[in-house]
Amino acid sequence: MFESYTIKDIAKALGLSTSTVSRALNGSYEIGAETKKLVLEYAEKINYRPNPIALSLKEQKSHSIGVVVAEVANNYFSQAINGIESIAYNRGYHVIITQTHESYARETANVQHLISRHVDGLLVSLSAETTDLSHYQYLHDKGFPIVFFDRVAPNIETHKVTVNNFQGAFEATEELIRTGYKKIAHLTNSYNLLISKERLNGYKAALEKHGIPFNPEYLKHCNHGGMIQHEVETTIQELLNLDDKPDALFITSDRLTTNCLYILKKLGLRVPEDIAIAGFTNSDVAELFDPPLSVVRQPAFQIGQIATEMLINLIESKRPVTEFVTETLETQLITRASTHKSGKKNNAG
Amino acid sequence: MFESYTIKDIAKALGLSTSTVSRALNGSYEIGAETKKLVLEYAEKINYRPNPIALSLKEQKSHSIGVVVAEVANNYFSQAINGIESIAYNRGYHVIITQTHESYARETANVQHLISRHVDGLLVSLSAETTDLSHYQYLHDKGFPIVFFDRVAPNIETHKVTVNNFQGAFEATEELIRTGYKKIAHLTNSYNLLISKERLNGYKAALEKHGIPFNPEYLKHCNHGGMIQHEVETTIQELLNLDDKPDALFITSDRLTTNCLYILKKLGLRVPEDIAIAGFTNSDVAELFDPPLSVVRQPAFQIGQIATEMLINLIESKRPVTEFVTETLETQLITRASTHKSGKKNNAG
DNA sequence: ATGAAAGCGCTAACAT
DNA sequence: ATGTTAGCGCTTTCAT
Repeated sequence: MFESYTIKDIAKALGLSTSTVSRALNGSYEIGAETKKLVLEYAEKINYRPNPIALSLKEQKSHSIGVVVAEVANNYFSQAINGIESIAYNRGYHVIITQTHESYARETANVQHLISRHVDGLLVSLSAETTDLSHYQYLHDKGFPIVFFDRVAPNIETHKVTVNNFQGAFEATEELIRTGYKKIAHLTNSYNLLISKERLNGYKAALEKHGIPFNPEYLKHCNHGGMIQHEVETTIQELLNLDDKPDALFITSDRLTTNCLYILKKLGLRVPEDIAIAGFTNSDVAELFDPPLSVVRQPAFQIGQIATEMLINLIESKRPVTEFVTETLETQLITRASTHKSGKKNNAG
Repeated sequence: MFESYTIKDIAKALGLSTSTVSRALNGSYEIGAETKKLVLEYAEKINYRPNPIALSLKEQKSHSIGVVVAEVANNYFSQAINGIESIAYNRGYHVIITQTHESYARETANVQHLISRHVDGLLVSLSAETTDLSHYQYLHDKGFPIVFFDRVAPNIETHKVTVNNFQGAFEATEELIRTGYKKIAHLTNSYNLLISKERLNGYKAALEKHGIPFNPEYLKHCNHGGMIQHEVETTIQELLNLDDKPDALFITSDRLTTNCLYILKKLGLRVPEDIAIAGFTNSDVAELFDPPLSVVRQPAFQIGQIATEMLINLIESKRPVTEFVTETLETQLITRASTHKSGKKNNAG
C-alpha cells in the first residue's frame, strides 16, 4: 500500500487541532493569518493532498461521472470520450466508461453498476437495442443528473446534445443525387434509435426535393450498427438481388460504413462506378480509403465536451433544474471520390 | 441527489444493530442462521448495495486503477483500453484513463493526479518524450503497484507486457526485402522509447541477414509519434531529397503509418510503385486503404487484459511481490498490396 | 449470537 | 481564533 499524509499528521506536527488545519487549508476567514501560513507552508512541504475518498464520503458525492457508450474502439465514441475527459479532468471529476456493445441487457447492467458505484451523473448514448427507457426515467424522476448525447432518449426531459441528423443526411443524399445517382439505397442503424429516424427523414426529404420517389425496398436496417459482419453482408446481398438494384448507398454509422465498403470490395464491385457510397463516419483516415470516402462527420469531441459541461452543471446546481435544453450541432459533409461517378477525385491537401 | 439504502436502514427496519447486519451481509459464521436469512432477504428486497466509498475509506483502497496512455483516439490504445476495462470490470475495479499526448509534463501531472486520487495501481505506457522515470521508480520503491505495457520502462523492475518488437520489425522488413525492395528507410518513433530501439534492431537484423548495409541516412525519428503532421512531412521530405532515395518505408507506429500514407499520396507518389510501405498499426481498416496496407498488428486487447490481470494480482497480493515477469506476445504480419511492387494484391475475404 | 464503540479522513456545527 | 465533537457508511475489535 501507498500511504500519504493526512490532516491529522499536519495537526500533530504543528500542535494544532485537525479542524484548525482543515480551516487553514480551506481558506476559511475565521483563522489567524499566522497559523494559516504555517499550515499552508507545512502542507506544501510534505506535499499534502486531501483524501478524495474521505471527501466523497463526507459530501455524499463521488466526483465521478459514468459514461455509457456502444463501443470505445469506434472513432466517434473515442473522440467523444476524449472531449468528455478533457472537461471532466479540468472540473475535478473522473470518468468511468462502460460499453453496451449495442445490447440492452448490458446497458441496464452498466447503469446499475455505475449507480451502485455512486457516480454523480450519467452521460448516455443509447444502445441500438434499447427501447425501454424506464430505468433512466426512474433515475431522472428522482432528480439524478443524466445527459444524453448522440443517441438520445426521445421521451425523457433532460439535457441532450446531438447533431442535426436530418440536415447531415439530407446533404449526403443530395450530394449523391447531384453527382448523378438516382437509385439511392439507405442502409441504417436500428430503427429504435432516434438518430436513425432523423437521418431517414433527411434522406427522404432530399429524394423528394429532387422528385425521386422513396422506394421502401431501398431502406435497410442493420440492428447491430455494422458490428456483426454477417448481418451487413446479408443486407447488402438483399439490395443487390433486387430487380432494380441501387446504384448508390447512403449509410449512417461508423462501423456500418467501413464494413460496407469492405463487403462491396470483397464482392468485386467497383466504388463508385458500380455503386457509390456516402456515409456517416468519424474516421480520420477516410481519405486514404480506396476510393476516398465521402463522409458526414460529426463534431464528436465537441459533443463530448458540451455534454460533460451540461452534466457537471446539473450535478453542481444548487437548486433542482427543471429547464432542459437540447443542443444541436452541425455536421460536416466532406465529398470525395466515393460519390463521383466521373473518375476519382482526391481531395488530399 | 440520489440516495440509497444504508446498513443503518436495514438495522433500524429489522431492530438489529449495524454490526449484526454487517456480519450477516458478509457471511460471517458468528451469526444466527435465522437472523442472517432475515437480513439477506430484506437487503435483497430493498436492493441494498454497499457504499463503495465508505468501503474504500475503511479499507484504504479505492478499487480503481489509473491508466496512462498517449492518446485514447488511437487504434492500439483504444483496443488495449477495451481489454483493460473487460478485466477490471469483472474484478470489481474501475478505470481512470489519462492521456499524455506524448508530453512528459502531462505524464507526470497525470500520475500525480492519479496518485492523489488514491488509485490502487497504475497501468502505464510511456509518452514518447519521457526519459526521466524517477517518479515511477519512487512509487515502485515504496511498493506501489505499477505494470507497464507496450512502451515499458527499461530500468524499473516490475511486471511488463509487451510484444516481440524485434521479431515484428524483422518480419516486416524482410517482407519488403522479399518483395524486391533494397533501399528501405525506417521511420520510427522517439528514440526514447524502448520499443523504438527494439524495432530498429529487428530492422537492422533483417537487412543484415540479406546482406543489405544499414544506411544511417535512412533512419528517421519522429518524436511525436506521427501526431504532428508537420514533423512527419519534413521527415519524409528529407528522405525524398536524398541522392539515393529510398524505395520503401518501414514505419513503426499507428499514427505515423497512416499519416505517412497520407503525405505520400499528397505528394503524388504511388504506393508501392514509387515507394512501398509497411508499418505497425492496429487499424481495423488497413485493408480498405489505397493501397491496402501491409501491417504489423499487435494483440492490443489481449495486452490490456494481461497487464490488468497482473496489476490487480499485484494490488491484491497479501505479501510484497519481489518476483516480476515480462510477458512478451507475438505480433502478426499481414501482407497486402502496399508491399507488392508487381501489381496490387487485395486480400479481401 | 449480538450490541456498543472506535476509527478510516475530513468538515462543520458547537463550544470556548 | 482555535479546540471538541459528531457524523458520512462500513467493518471490526471488544464486551456481554
